[in-house]
Amino acid sequence: MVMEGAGKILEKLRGRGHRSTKARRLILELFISSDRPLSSADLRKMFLLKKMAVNKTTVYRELEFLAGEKIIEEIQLGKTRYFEIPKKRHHHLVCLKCRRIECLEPEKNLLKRITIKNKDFKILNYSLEIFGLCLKCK
Amino acid sequence: MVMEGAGKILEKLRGRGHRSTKARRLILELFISSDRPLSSADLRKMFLLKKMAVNKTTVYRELEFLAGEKIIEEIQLGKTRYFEIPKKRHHHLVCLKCRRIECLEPEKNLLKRITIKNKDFKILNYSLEIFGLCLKCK
DNA sequence: TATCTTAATGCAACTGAGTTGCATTTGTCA
DNA sequence: TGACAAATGCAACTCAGTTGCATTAAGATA
Repeated sequence: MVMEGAGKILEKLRGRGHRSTKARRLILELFISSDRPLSSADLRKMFLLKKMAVNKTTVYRELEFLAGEKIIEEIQLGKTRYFEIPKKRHHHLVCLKCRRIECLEPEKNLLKRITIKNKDFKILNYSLEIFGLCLKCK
Repeated sequence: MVMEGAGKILEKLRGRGHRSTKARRLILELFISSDRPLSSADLRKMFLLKKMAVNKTTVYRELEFLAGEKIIEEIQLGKTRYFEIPKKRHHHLVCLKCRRIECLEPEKNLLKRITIKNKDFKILNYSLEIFGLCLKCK
């Protein structure tokens, strides 16, 4: 899967009348270089580590903004809200001990089988999340 | 599926040193007569409608307690935490407009297929949730 | 490159779900 | 009927996320 760079995304946003700001660039870079979903708390921790001051309101607003622009998408894993760059529909393994999240190949025929069984419900989205113990924790 | 009555459940809890209280009986009855998962807000609304005063701390503690005793189990649907009486493993359809939840037949071979692909991860639990529009809302 | 417009930011104060400590009440059993 | 602990209610708290508003700064335009 070829990943779109931060530059390309910023250019696209520019075209829609949005600006390339420090916070926006930082957050985009973090999402692009991460192989797993990130929560607002993850982002804030990373900023703290890099000693970069980004206000929490800005983080929340930027997540909201990027999700609205379809640059990232929101997923709920247990009680925590995460975001990630949309890839092919896929699922997540969540380790209940160390909280590590791993992305998982999609289940190809899943949705089709469900659609057939539920003609009356228009499916817009679905999520398959698997909880357990990872190799290190089990 | 034969549903266990509130009496049977209370008896079981009695055996473990717990009491049959007004709040406990009320909450159990609500779960038993509901065909869909309930959130703490749902319970509190129902109490308000029936003009029955149950403190919010009591509701939260009772949910925690019943979940700990495996009488109900917790599920996360979008941003809201729900609880339901455990049935055969199943899934949920959530209408994004009216927020109505419907229970769904289990996907039989789902877990088995995933297990084979991920030998390194010990699966303890999983959830498949489907979001969209119900018959009325679409 | 100075100016202007408005997108983006930072701050403080707020909301709403859920939690905690503690004093009081109440179910159950001897 | 007491005694004991489980359960309750209340107030005060935590924590994620939101809002209003004044300030800053991208970046387009002159």
